[in-house]
Amino acid sequence: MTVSITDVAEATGVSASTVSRALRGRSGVSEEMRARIVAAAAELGYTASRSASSLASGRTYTIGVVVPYVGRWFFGTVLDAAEKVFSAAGYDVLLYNLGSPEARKRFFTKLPIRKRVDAVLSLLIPDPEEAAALCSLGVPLATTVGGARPGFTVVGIDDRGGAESAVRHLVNLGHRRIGMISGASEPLHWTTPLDRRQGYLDVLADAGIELDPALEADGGYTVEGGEQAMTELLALRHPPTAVFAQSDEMAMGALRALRRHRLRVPEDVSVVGFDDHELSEVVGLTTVAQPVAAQGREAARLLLAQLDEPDAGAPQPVEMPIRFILRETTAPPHSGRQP
Amino acid sequence: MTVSITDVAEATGVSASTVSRALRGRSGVSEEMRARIVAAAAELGYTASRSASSLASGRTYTIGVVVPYVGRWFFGTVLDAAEKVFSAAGYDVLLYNLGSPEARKRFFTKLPIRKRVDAVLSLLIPDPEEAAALCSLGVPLATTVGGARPGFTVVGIDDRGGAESAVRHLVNLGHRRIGMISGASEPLHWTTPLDRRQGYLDVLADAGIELDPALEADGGYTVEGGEQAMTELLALRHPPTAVFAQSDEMAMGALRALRRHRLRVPEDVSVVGFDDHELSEVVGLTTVAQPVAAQGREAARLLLAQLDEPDAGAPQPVEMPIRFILRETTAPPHSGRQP
DNA sequence: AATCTGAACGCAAACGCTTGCGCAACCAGG
DNA sequence: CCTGGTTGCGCAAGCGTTTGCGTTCAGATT
Repeated sequence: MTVSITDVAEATGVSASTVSRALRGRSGVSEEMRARIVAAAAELGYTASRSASSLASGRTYTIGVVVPYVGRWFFGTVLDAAEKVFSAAGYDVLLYNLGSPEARKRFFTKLPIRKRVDAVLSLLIPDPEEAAALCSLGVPLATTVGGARPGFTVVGIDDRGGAESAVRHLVNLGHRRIGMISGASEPLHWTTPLDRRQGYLDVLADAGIELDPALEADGGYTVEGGEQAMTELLALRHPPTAVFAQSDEMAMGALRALRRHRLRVPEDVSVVGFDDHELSEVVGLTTVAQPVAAQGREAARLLLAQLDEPDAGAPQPVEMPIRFILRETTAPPHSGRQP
Repeated sequence: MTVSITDVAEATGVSASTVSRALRGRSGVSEEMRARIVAAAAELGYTASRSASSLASGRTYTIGVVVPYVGRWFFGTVLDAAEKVFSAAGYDVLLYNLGSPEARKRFFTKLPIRKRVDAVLSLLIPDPEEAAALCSLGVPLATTVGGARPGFTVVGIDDRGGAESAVRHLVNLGHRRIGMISGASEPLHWTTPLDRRQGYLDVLADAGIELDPALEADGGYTVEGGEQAMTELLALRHPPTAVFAQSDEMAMGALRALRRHRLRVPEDVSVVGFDDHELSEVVGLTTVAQPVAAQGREAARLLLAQLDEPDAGAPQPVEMPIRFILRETTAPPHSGRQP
């Protein structure tokens, strides 16, 4: 019922080998014969079985992409961009969505990806054990988040520097009580929260502002978490006059909390985010933009390059540019009370 | 270098057949032997080659998911939910992101998915030709968007009814000039824009409001498009006092346009959206909620059910519940000018 | 004691493709 | 005319599983 390579071979009156070579553009087939074979294949609606061809050749023409949450804007956007590069190059992408600890554990113990992919792009930061499992696959590895990992091609941004510019902006406006809505590194093992936090600490220290641990609240990198965190900060005896949210999503949660408290932004409280979420412009959020789709594209390209040139070793880490974007959620402290 | 089934067979002192049966839980293997084999497999870090096993068995244990834009919230969320169901059932998911016309064309002509998947979940609406191509794969098909298609299991919502309740809400508030920010059906061939538009028309007719074609603007289902469309509407001689945006993303674009025009929402203009985007609550958008993730889960489940019971024919279409959500972007017309 | 019956396992043939090698046929150079 | 080198194609051996069928053997049945 399903048409195989021998069907088109018989239809053309040649051997299966010749059909295989003709269809994949290999040499050793006359142009005339190739044309006849291509025509016959099209006629019969023939598509080579990937299972069979990858079994025989050892190449799968498939890239594994593992992400923590496809649904979140950042990961979805990276995935979107990377997939386009892969599919344009003739690769399929196998998606692994490892949001829950169970899914994650299942993936790394059973490693269903083994022997199924030619490379993997990981948008989550594996812990050392998981990283070892990935390395054992023996295929090129890349990532777009968190810090450098041995064995991984990494494309990322200067999280620390970005956080610095966000916080410095607040300091420059005259803020002295600056809160931070952060996220734990733990469930995902990524270094982003740590780097961004360091940027915050650096600027405060540099500005001679004493650190108040109470001004740091965990927002879990979600909107709801950001709202919760902002609410906590507002409940302090001396609430901050400005907050740096480590992600735009948390910043939006913070904006919501502020609205609920009938506080005006930026007159009463300034908010600055990080990432330049697609909707940040809509809400006028001041933030630090990172080229999200471009990172996905670049990581995909580097992976493909490694597949083309297996000998050329792993590429150097690439750092994409970031950009501070001033919008409408930041102003000098208590600007609303000034005449 | 890579460990195969014969390696674990030799390690255990049995044949490859027995290893295969043992590892997949088939009968014909004593419990003691099975335990030994499982232990040896774990010891050696053996994972069956999917290529080989699907070549031999004809099953791929892979589901194809085709989406127009992974990066967009709606599709990302559906995909996220569906992937979880698939992977929990032991299936991998092969992702095809068909945003550009070229990618789409490439996909449907070459049909790389053929012989690679056991079922397909399509989040885009194929045109008749494309639908035929998918049907020719001979595997169960499902979709979560647009209308019914022969051969597809569909899970969706009552788009028309949802639009009706959104617009009726505006009418009930006293609005008479109600704009609509819509989207073309064309590039994606989906019926959602048509259905939602019909709901709008129905309510206006029912309320005895004369239709003004100028009040309908195309927003392309994007934030920028929504902003553009709202700007167009505001440029009319008689701008609307309220607008129904066919998606929350377009509604957010509209909100942005209104802010730029220094118009207050809802005092000057009311806005109602559709979908209940994850950030709609943040901006206080009145909207019609649909269970996005639940639709993805349900579609995935129905697909798996068909794989388990191939004889049981295609399931009936399922319609998921929607819910009108009143927030803060709607009010009676000119409510700001009242004392 | 001879026969029958399962259970437990091995054999070997697929599955559909790729690829190294061999073998004609052909052409140019000596 | 004979070499040596191309070019174009077929042969057949894999690639790592699955699975129908055959074999062995212990225990139950007559």
